[in-house]
Amino acid sequence: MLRLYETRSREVVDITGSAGQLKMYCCGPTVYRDAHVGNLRTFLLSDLIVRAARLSGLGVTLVQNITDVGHMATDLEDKILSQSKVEKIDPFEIAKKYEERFHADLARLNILPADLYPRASESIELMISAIEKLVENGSAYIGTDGNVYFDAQSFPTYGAISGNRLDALKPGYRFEASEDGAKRFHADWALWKIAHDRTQMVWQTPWGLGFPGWHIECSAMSLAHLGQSVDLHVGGIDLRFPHHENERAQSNALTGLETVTHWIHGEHLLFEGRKMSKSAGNVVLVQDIIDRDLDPLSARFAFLENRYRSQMDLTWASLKAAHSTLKRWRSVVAAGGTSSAVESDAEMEQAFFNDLDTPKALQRLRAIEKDAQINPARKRALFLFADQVLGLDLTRVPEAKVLTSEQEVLLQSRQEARLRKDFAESDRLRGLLEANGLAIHDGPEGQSWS
RNA sequence: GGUGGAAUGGCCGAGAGGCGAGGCAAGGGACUGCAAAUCCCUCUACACGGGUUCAAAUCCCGUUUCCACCUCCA
Repeated sequence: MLRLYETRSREVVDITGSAGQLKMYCCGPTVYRDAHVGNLRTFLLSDLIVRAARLSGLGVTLVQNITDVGHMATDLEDKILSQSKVEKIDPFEIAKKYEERFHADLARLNILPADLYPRASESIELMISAIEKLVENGSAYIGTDGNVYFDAQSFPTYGAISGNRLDALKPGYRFEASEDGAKRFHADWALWKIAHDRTQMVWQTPWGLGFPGWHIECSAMSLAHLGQSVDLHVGGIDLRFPHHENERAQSNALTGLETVTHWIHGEHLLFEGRKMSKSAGNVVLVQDIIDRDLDPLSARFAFLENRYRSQMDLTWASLKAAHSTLKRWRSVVAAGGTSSAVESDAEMEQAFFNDLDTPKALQRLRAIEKDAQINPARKRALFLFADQVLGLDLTRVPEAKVLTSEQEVLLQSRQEARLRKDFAESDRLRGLLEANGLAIHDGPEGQSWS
């Protein structure tokens, strides 16, 4: 049985689902720019949970939202609208563009698609009716500025996920000036904001023309698509507060139930010692990895070498190491034939189920790789078993490179030089070929390249 | 100030009371005309101070340092 660390109870708990089914929600991207590999680490977490849960025999339904409206950078400045100004194209085009690129990046990291990707902009009615219900039942109110706010103090267990207490939250910290005084309490948050001068991405509601707050979208979409009971809610550690705390308050106030059974959070990725962020200037995109001639799955491999709930420091050195191990393992798998037979391994299975102990599973694979007692076909079957969860595409056979005519000429001349034992010329040509992107190997049967 | 974590060799990183994970880098060797690749070998650590124990990197107390969150964040 799969076991995971649960944030609210701070314990490793059994993941049982109900009636053999697991309902999962993973907070998705705000589509105003490319996802960097740090963002993708979180989506990899949900992918690992899905894969491990399926291995444990559960059926999984995964819903991941696309935030294409309502995510404020500062008050009244929507991230997508500001990017739309930068790129000088329609905000919905911005959202569409980056949503497509998000899906492409997921595919490059072998992250299985969710069952449903609801868009915030297409869920406005769900949010409006959720907000109406919250106002009706006294969980929300209309502030003096016309915005609708959630009343944090009306929700008794606020803070259960993050450990923050309402009375300990620093009042006034990064307080938005325009909201000053409009809210009853500093920790209240906006469910719906009045448009004022804003003309794009606004909707008509009972409270006037406006747009939704960020937190309400996940409550509205998860309740609509997964129902009143969600087994697992996954996201990055930074969403623990305030996003998930607020979401829990909203959802529970709507359903009268503990809507989400387990909250699961992935830790942050650091790059060369610092949190990956635009302001630190250390953002790495999947494309950057590809541009350095590394397999994008090297990033996946590097992530798997660390437990999901420890901060990890990614470096180019670790990506290069991952890349070469990946190549070596693919040749181990290829050497084992072409069978798709899978042999399960208790030790690896235990590692996966024990709170996604992927480092241990990789260690076990390294031991299998070295074990002379295991024949190549069995090695292949064991690696294929692991790959169901690891998703490293270990059966991939390297594509044969197509030689340019220039490369063919160089190879031919080198072969002739070698027959003449003209090693100076042979070495010169090797240098040219390497500059040309071909690695040359000389063996007993002559030269080969890759 | 509140909250959640972390500290292991040149570097990255598992391990959670008892035979020194593994990887990368480096050095040596085999192979090679020379390389590359591959294979073999070598190097060996648990932040600090106390305590518990036959036995502590691992448990307890304290200290120091670092990271993250506290209303933009994966």
